[in-house]
Formats: sequence, C-alpha cells, structure tokens
Amino acid sequence: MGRNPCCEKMGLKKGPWTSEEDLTLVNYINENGHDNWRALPKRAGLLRCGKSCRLRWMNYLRPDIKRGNFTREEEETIIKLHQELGNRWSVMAAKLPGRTDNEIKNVWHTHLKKKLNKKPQPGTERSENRIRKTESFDLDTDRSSELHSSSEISSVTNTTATIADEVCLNTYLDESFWSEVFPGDDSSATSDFSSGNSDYPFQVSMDALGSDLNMVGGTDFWYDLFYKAEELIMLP
DNA sequence: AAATCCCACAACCGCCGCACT
DNA sequence: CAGTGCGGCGGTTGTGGGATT
Repeated sequence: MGRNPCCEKMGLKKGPWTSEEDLTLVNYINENGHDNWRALPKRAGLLRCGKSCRLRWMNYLRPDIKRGNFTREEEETIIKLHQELGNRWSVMAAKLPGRTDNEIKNVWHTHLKKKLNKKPQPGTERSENRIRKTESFDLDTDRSSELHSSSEISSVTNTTATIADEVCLNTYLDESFWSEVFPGDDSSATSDFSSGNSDYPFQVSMDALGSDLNMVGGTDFWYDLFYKAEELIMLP
C-alpha cells in the first residue's frame, strides 16, 4: 500500500490563500494549536491539505514572523551561514529570528546569489571602474580623496562596513550601495514602505509598531497597514 | 497602448527521517 | 525488522506585477 500524496484527494483547494482562509486557520490554531496538521484542515473547516496549512502558517501567518526586506545584517548572516552550511535553509532560519526557511531561500536565489556572482575579478575593467567610482566618491566631509576601502567609506556613511569587509567589497558596491550612500538620488527610497532598510526613518517607526502587527491578515491587509502607517509617519 | 520580458515570492512537490505499531 | 503515517526540508514552479520594448 503506497503512501497517498498529500493533496491527491479530490476537492482540496490549491493556489493562493484568501484572507478568509487565513482567518479560519489562525483562529483555529489560536484556539486549538496545531498538534496534527493532517487532521487540522478538516477540523478547522478548510478545504486544504495539512501540508498546505502548515506551510501557510509557518511561512506567513505565525505571529512572530518579521515582515519587510532583509537588513544588511541579515543578508550578511545568510551569506556567512551559506558559506558554512550550504543550502540548509531551516538551520539558517533558526539563527535568524522571525525569518522563515522559505524566505531565506528566496532571498538567496533572488538577491544574494546574484550579488555574489557579480563579484568582479581583480584587474578586470569592471573592478577597475568600481575602484575609480570609490575613489571619486564625494562626501560632505571632503574626505573622498582619502577613501580607499569599504570600511573607510562605511565609517563615514554609516552603511555596512562589516558585510563588505568580510565578504567582498566589490560585491556590495553596486547600485543598491550607491543608492544608500546617496538616498536623495533615489526618490523612491523614502516612500517605498516595503523597503526593510533600517537606514530609513519609517522602518524604525514600523519596528515600534511591531507588537500591533502581530495580528491576522493577508497580503492586502499588510500593505494597507503599511501604507496607513506610512501616511502617519510622513505627516508633520 | 499593447506586447513582451523579467523579477520576486508564495506555494507546491517529492523525498527523507523519525516515531509508532 | 518491516510497514506506515506524519512533519519537515529543499528544489522547483506558477503567477502577479512592474519594467522595458
């Protein structure tokens, strides 16, 4: 007798979760816990398989999940952990409170791997251009001519010296780095509320709201809340 | 304005290890 | 010990939305 595939049963719903389903799942777990994922959907009245419920809860609905983009420090941790552990996403997630293995996996494949792959080889035209860009960097302190390393730049700009120092300087001297150095050049920086960059004042305010964010809601709910909070913060 | 491309991320799938019988 | 069920994990895919042509 073979094992039944998880969602083989007819009538079970697949695809994106609705806010109603989210609410049903969260209400049920809050009242009854989740000791048996297999039985949970039936008990809760959901037309989903247990695996789908578990995934939705673990990756999205848990109250302790941190929302927003990854900070530089988190990215640094992921890169270092990946060097040590390889693709052991769940182990990494255990070391990054509020982050899920799925989230870490996604950010690795969509951001960090590309960044590392962009690492220029010493002596190439690209790296030479970046070095020139670094050396011509103009700061209020007029120390640009003295700057030759990422840590020196970062010590002035309060960006992330450690990540660049420990991983690779040129990897991080890309567009995102410069947009942080010159936030005024990026008009979206101060209005992009989905940005998790803690350098921006609204992110600090969102952190302060953290306890109030531990509630039920789908994607639309969160974005609505973010934009409402943004409006408040942007008000004089 | 429409078509196409690209990216980010939520969700699914199949496999594995462990506990239980 | 073998069979079974379940939770958990990592790889992969589907899709929506923004960017580009």
